[in-house]
Amino acid sequence: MVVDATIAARKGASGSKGPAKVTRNPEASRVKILDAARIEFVSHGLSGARVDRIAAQSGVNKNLIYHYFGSKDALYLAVLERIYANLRTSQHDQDLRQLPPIQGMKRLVGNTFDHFVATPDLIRLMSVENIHYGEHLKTSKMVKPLYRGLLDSIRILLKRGQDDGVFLADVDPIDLYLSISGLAYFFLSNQHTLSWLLDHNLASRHRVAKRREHVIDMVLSYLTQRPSETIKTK
Amino acid sequence: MVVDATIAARKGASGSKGPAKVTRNPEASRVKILDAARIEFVSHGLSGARVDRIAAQSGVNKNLIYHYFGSKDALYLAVLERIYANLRTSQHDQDLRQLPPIQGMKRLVGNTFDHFVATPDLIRLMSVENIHYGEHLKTSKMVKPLYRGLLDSIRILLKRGQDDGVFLADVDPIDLYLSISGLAYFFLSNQHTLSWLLDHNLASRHRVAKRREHVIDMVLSYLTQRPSETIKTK
Amino acid sequence: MVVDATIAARKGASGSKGPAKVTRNPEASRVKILDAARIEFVSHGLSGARVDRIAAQSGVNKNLIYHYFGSKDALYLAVLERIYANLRTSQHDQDLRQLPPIQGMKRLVGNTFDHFVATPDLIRLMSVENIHYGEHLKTSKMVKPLYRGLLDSIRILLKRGQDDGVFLADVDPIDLYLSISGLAYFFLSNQHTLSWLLDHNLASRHRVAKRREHVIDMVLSYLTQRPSETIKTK
Amino acid sequence: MVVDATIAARKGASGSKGPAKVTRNPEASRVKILDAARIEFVSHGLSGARVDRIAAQSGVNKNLIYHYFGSKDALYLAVLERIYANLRTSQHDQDLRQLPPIQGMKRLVGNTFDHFVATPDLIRLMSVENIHYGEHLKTSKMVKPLYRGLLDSIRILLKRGQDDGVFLADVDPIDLYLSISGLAYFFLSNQHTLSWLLDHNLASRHRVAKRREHVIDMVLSYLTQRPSETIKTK
DNA sequence: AATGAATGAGGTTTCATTCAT
DNA sequence: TATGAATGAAACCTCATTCAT
Repeated sequence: MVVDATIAARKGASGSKGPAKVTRNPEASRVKILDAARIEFVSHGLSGARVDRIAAQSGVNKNLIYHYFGSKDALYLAVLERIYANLRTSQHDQDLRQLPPIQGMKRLVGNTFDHFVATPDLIRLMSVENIHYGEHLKTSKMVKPLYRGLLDSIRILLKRGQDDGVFLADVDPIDLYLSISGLAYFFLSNQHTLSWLLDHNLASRHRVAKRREHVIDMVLSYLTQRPSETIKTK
Repeated sequence: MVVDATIAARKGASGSKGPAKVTRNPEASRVKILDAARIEFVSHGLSGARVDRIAAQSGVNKNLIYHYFGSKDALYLAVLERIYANLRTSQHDQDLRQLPPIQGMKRLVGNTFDHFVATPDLIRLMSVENIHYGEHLKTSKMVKPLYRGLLDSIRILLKRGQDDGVFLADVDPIDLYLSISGLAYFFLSNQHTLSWLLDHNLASRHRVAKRREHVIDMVLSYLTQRPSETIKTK
Repeated sequence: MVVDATIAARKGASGSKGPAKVTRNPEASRVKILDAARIEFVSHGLSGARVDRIAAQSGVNKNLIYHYFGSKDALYLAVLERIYANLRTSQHDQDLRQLPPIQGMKRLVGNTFDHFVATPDLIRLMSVENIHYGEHLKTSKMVKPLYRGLLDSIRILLKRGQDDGVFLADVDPIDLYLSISGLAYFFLSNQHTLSWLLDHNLASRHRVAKRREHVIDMVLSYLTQRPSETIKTK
Repeated sequence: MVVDATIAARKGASGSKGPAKVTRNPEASRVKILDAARIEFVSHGLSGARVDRIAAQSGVNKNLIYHYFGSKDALYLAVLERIYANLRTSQHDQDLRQLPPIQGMKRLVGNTFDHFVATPDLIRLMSVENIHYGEHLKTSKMVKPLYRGLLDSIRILLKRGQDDGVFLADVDPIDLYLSISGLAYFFLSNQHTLSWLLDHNLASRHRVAKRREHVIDMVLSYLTQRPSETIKTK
């Protein structure tokens, strides 16, 4: 849990002697609620999440949740926006775009994979949100712009690679994005059923590293194929 | 839906038209419950599903659901098993394995994609189940064997293609399976958020057909790449 | 379970080949129901008893219970009457009344104690019925007369002992009956709580035998006391 | 019933007369629930008790019952503990033990009888608990110690009387306790069936007083008998 | 800003009983 | 006589939310 160190300090300094609960710090309370809520929504989905547990886990009074966020659904949206925001802030688009196309694309695929691996909560919330037909996300005003950057990076690297003649000419950047994400996403989002169905522990460090190589390999082999290569047979 | 024809006939003959269509046919009642339950679980997830709605929708008494299935969770598992069973019975493994490797693999990828598209409920239930850590599926005694056939088909086609020298030598069949599924799955499971985020209607018939081509292309380009092709740079 | 042997014979002779369930013998079905019902009411009380369990345990169709007995309450009353009837048929009143008074009274107290010990179901149903204010028993037309015999035996032995000068003159037979029963009843009906509260296993064979001696001793010491003996102090 | 006087006052002062008397006093709410629950469990047993009725009778929201007590069973245990606690706090052990043995024992028997008469709920809950095999009481951590005092009083009085030569030498204090309680208990716990079976109203004030004398007489005649008195015949 | 108390609506499940044959 | 299918009412319990301070 990320708690501002200054807050703890301030509490000690103010000489409070109560049961160490009363924070009297709105921002800290907000963050504590959001952290507990994220864990709850990630663990149980939207319908399965319990406001009581969020209150207990965050250590704040239940009513404060309603005071700050208004409703369970609104709290869920706040959690969703927060985690989507992290998605994009970690992509370092500017650096990527200046790399040689193949290297840049490998880096982009790897980054995407790594971010998914590092943020399992993101994967689960994406699934949860799609179970609910994306209806909460659609009310967000801040998430959508975050996606421009990623698409632009893909387009720029693709164009430069095609201009260099190393990438396939006819590639839909949307399809490419869907593939880059999908190759990592399914492996991670469905790891619980897949590990059991396939008798392989997909969560092991070794298996994840292996998958990363495979995903990069697959995307790059697609991009760098020669047009005539795949025999068009049905 | 398997409904005894004589009953339907009798019902029609008796001219009953009220909502209280007492079936007196246990198998028909079971199926009606399962159908309504599938729709409910698919629409709202496990926690969001309501037994009351399933009873109302299937037209049976609520208690009958408990009489036949024991609990909401057990009913959910029955729905899950039923839809997973359909997944494998539609794959025509024997036919596939005898095709020329490239053609067979294209068919296999296409079949997988088509089955996902034709059965959106399967996609959603897979997501739901993974939100719940796959804990219900793991109690099933009939689902796991269904996966052997698919993996075997992949292994057989792969081997034959490698023996023929048309497929890459070093391919992990598990990774290949994960990619074939993942390339279709993410596109479908997350279409609600993605359509909105990317400003493209991913549900359109045209978009789906386009995606199908892309997925086949990507898998085949990977399998038919020449070993030296992908430049190993980081 | 008491099942008429001729029934089994008849079943075999009639050449029935079903799953050994269909009895086609009303009296046997009644008895099977009554036996299962007794166990159920004894184990769980009236409110806690489940008609489903009685049906399952007796192996008869649930509807047959209603066919024969009409309702759960009526079935309970039938069970109650049956066990009260057993109480009195085992007392051998005529023999008792002819014994020498002291010996006869010892025998009567011992018999009562023994019958309670041998029929724990009776104890429990008595408790259950009193929890329900005896309202079912009061509707019975056959139980009440059974009590005359016991009271008469007490009165006869008492009178003879008083005439002989060995028993206390002023003894209320009702109080005497209440004491004879109560000294055994409490020990048995409350053995679960008492064993735990007193850290003694009151159900052990040895403990029961010891209690039997004590009860006889207490009743007889009361009856054979000399009038002036107990110092009347408050 | 322990009700904060100020609250009763406030309620009265505010002139509220509707059924929605919001208390805003957790302790008062707890007590109201416990009182209503005791009446309900005493009247209908554990299985027959209805949480809805307890809520309605106590005037609190049904959920508050679960908030404070967790479950119907836990509420039942709370009621049980409360009534058992009263049992022992009313015994005045210290005073008893210093009386002359015969006088002290008479007092002890009388006190036990009186407490049972004054607390019919205790008798009924004891029966209910034994119908359920004492399984709830056994989870209590506070009831068991309450029984030491009573047993100790019996042992002390017994010893002093034996040393004085007025009490029988060979008396088991456990059996003595069981008799003292049993002589009163059966008469009270089974008064509904017994009154009807014996055609005597055992609940009448006069009948209860008469029984009290009898019980004391029986216990004392046993304790003060001369060893040779009871002729050992079978 | 923050809290403990309290609530109404509705959740899953249970149960005695009846229907139709 | 006997049965399997089906039901309505109500049971225990949960949950998001609001009240009063």
